[in-house]
Amino acid sequence: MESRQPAQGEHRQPSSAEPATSARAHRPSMMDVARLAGVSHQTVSRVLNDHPNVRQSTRSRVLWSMRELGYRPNSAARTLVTGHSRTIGVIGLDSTLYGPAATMHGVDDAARRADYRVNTVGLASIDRISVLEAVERLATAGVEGVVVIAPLSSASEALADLPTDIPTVVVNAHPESDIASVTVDQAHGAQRATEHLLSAGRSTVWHVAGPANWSESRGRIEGWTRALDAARVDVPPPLTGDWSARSGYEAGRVLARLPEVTAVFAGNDHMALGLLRALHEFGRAVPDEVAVVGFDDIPEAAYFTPPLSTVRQDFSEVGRRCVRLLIGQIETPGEAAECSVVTPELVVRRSSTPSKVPQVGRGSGRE
Amino acid sequence: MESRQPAQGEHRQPSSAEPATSARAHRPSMMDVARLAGVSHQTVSRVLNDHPNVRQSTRSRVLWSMRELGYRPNSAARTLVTGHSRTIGVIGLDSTLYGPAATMHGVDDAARRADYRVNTVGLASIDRISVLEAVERLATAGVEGVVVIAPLSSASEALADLPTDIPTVVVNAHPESDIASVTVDQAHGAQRATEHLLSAGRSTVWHVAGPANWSESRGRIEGWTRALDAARVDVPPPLTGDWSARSGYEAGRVLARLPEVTAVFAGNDHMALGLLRALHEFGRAVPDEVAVVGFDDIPEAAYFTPPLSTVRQDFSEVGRRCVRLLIGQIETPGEAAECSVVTPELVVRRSSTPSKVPQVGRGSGRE
DNA sequence: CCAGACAGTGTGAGCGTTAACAATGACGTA
DNA sequence: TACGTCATTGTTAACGCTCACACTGTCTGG
Repeated sequence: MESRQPAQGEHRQPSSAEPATSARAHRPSMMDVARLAGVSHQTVSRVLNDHPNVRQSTRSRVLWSMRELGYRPNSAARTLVTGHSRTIGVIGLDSTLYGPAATMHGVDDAARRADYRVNTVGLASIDRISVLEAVERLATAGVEGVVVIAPLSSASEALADLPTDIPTVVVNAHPESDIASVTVDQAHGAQRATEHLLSAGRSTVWHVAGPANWSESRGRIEGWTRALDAARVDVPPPLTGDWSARSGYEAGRVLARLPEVTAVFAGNDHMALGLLRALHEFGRAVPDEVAVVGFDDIPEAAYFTPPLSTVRQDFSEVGRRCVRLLIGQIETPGEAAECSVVTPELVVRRSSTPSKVPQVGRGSGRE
Repeated sequence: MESRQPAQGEHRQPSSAEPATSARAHRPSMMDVARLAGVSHQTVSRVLNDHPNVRQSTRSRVLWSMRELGYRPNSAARTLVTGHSRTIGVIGLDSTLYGPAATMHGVDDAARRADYRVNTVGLASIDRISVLEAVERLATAGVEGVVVIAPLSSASEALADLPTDIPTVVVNAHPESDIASVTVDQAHGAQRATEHLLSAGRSTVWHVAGPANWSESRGRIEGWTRALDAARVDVPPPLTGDWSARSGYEAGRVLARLPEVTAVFAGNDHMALGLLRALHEFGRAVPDEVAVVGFDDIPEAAYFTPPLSTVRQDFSEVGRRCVRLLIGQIETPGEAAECSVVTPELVVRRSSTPSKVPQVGRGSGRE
């Protein structure tokens, strides 16, 4: 309501109704609003916090004064007196991996909806010292809870001996830890992917794993092994990458030379991309000669050459659940640490289905 | 220093030196530290802020008390009294595009180094109302400045009539606006890319542009046009995508059918990926028949099929400069709005260089 | 031997807000 | 008429910190 043209150009300060008190350079406070509206500051506070028992006429007078002065509540003062900052911290790995970024967005969005602010700290490295530092930073900043989006294989213990009284939710924490967490059932996804590769009659499935200190990697290795065991086929030694296309490419250069390799389950889509590249260079046809499945379902996966079969994780959902759990902990402390599990889903595309008609974009379910 | 085992399990509260005052459930305040150290709260404050004129012995006694009590300064109180929150806000587009995410990390990192906190707000959509809302949110949260990482073609005007007194830096703002900004010289990069494609003797270069409301798109179109004009060749009508691989694929399906298309400059690497896919499906060989160059140099670009020539932007640098400019504005207000320009760099790979030996990974300069 | 400088420390006020309680007035009921 | 009740408003005291200042003492130089 109230459409005022910005005709005044430079000045949008009070400019009127200023009874020549003093040269206030400060931002208007509750007091200023109260004075202009002819009420006490407490009444202004009541209007601000939607208390009942404020007469309608008073309320609108106060609201008018607020707009007139361009009043904005001072969150520091509010935080100080209430003891609540309505801010959550997010610790993310400072990389540009798709998963963490997408999760981050889910967190951000959910927090906004719940009227919480988000304070981010990127992690330079993943050792426990960095994690502790990051938590300390956030604690000092006054956050009421922390979401950790980082591989915490080695670092989840760091959280254990944290001198921390603040609620924490960890993404893909190790199952054994007793921290609240939201986890994607990596093993399940990996098992489905592996079964899918086996079902086409391949003798066994090789694996390019993620870094050993990521719990995601471990879960995927577990599911892959489980599927191979169930099918009573050999478990080849997994190669290890670092999630990058580059590392996938290097693993691919090794695998491409081995004629017995006919199916590869890559730890994520980026490594799968590198893998495809290497196989292509060595003249190993995908999917006819070698079938490939990735993990994540990044938006580009459907446009790889060939389009990549993969396991889709709903990262936004993960982020949303983190916030839900965290706010639960914040608002009802002492509750037991919950764990929420998200189930990923196999998406089949060309890289694992030999000899069919082109079908790019099919099965992505995103458009 | 001081390695104390967490042997006490649950309690890491004061636990000692508490002269039976009262059952304090609160976090320790400066007063508590002062009492324990036998000094005034002001001395504690001085220690905290590294004031000179505190005797060494006193200082260490205070520091000891802080550790003993697990004291953490209350940033809300500090902000309230100093008027400085040491927090900057970041408005990002809520997508998972590589560029914005990478820039975000640069900002985060630089802010941390400068001892500023970072408050993020993701944008659901890019209309001016969303932007205004986001700024309002951040202002209420008490940030001292804002970095806007979002396409502000339509929204940069939104910032213009903002009732905002807080410093702002916009990434890739339109040159004509008078807001402080850090921009990548899109036109320069695009021109280099186009010239490179022309130098191989292609008759002209087609372009798959990004969304019209992104200033990045406009800059790239401009550079592309400029290069074609300089070479006195026809300027084909640009196709428009939305940065996604999918949209690049669709544009590719159109271009692949036109036999006169022998060189394409894609607005970003993701669209280039879709484009490669489409060309491949239509049997148009890259680079021999059609040469392709992208923009961004995402980490995966070197592993496309074929490896993608592209224009590298240093997103981290952009983020860092944003913070530098912003903090400059914050700490010395009234300064003129600076604009910083980052020059991108052409990275040549196989997709634009016909008939050479395989050279994946070469020219990426990142390992 | 005392003024002045200065290192080191304490005291009081106030930042902008909310919570607790007190005060006012209008209304109905006994 | 008097009294409790309720809606509406004001008053005061925190919250934890920094700033400006006042206060000690110790040392220097005249």
